[in-house]
Amino acid sequence: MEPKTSDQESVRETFKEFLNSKGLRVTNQRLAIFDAAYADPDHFTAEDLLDRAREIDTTVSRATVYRALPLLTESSLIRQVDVGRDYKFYMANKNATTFQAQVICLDCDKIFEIDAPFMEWYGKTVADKLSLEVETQRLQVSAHCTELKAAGICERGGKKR
Amino acid sequence: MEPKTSDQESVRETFKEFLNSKGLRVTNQRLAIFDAAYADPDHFTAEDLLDRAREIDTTVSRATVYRALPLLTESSLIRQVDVGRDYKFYMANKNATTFQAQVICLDCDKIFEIDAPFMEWYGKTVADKLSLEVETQRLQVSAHCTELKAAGICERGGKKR
DNA sequence: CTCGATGCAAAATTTTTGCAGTCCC
DNA sequence: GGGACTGCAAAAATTTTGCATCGAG
Repeated sequence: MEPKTSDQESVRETFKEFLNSKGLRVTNQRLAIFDAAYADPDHFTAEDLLDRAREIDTTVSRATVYRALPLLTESSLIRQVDVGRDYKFYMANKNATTFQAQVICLDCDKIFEIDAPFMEWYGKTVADKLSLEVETQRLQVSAHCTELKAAGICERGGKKR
Repeated sequence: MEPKTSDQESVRETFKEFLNSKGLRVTNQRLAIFDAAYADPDHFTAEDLLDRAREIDTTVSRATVYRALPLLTESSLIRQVDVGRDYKFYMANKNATTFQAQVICLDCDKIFEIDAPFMEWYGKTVADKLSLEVETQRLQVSAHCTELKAAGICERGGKKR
């Protein structure tokens, strides 16, 4: 588990305010789930999150994790990162100011986030040309990372199912 | 069900050749599944495909559909179109020469395929910059189609779960 | 004939839900 | 104290798999 940052402390307050503003209650379980999500620097699954939240509060159940995930995404504190597996990935939304694309390594199954600022322009173009009101965009590249493999960074046995 | 085209007839031969080349057998069930997939002009799920294949050959089982889908994607006769639902969509790969992106309507859940030729350039750029060997790319735009709704094309109750 | 392919049903996986009891406000 | 929240276990929903049987080559 990563050390808790002071930044995390303030975002935690934001989460509480979000709950209050929605008339929802601030429970220990929801806070444990938030802390677990925000302390993870990587992508994680619902099951990963359950494990980590339980390290903080052993009473957290799977059902509560699944019920908390929509709250965390609605409040933009985490975002869903869907890469076409059978289960969904999530990630704390820490400092993403520009559009993020995903590079998925086909060898080690790792997911890297990269900036793709031109996607903001693309969204506008699509919106204009097709008269659409763009809500979200997804750009994903699946690739073999020969370089990373040579450097020993990419190796089979990463965080995969 | 769409009428069978002469084009479909020749692609069907391609599928048989693919099976032969792999030392796999040409069975009635596999042909029925191919015909059902190729006759569908839209995106379909495994369950849709089972229904349609059974209209051609009532003996087709769900297991066989799931076992045939990887063969059809390997041979590039159909392609998987993953839009982040709990189940997967597929689509016959009829005449896609340029890269196809998906526009997903948030109101009627329809999926539209649009050309995005610049993505080929983008793939090359990513490959060069990050020393990656790009395998596949995905670009998806979720949007409200105000225009289509006004025209009556987009209406709730489309092909959704 | 032989071995790959099939159907069936059970299993596996991920996510959702009903209900009785709990605890936040 | 009341009602939202939780845990548990069962249910849903999609996909995979074991096994006996079938049929393509």
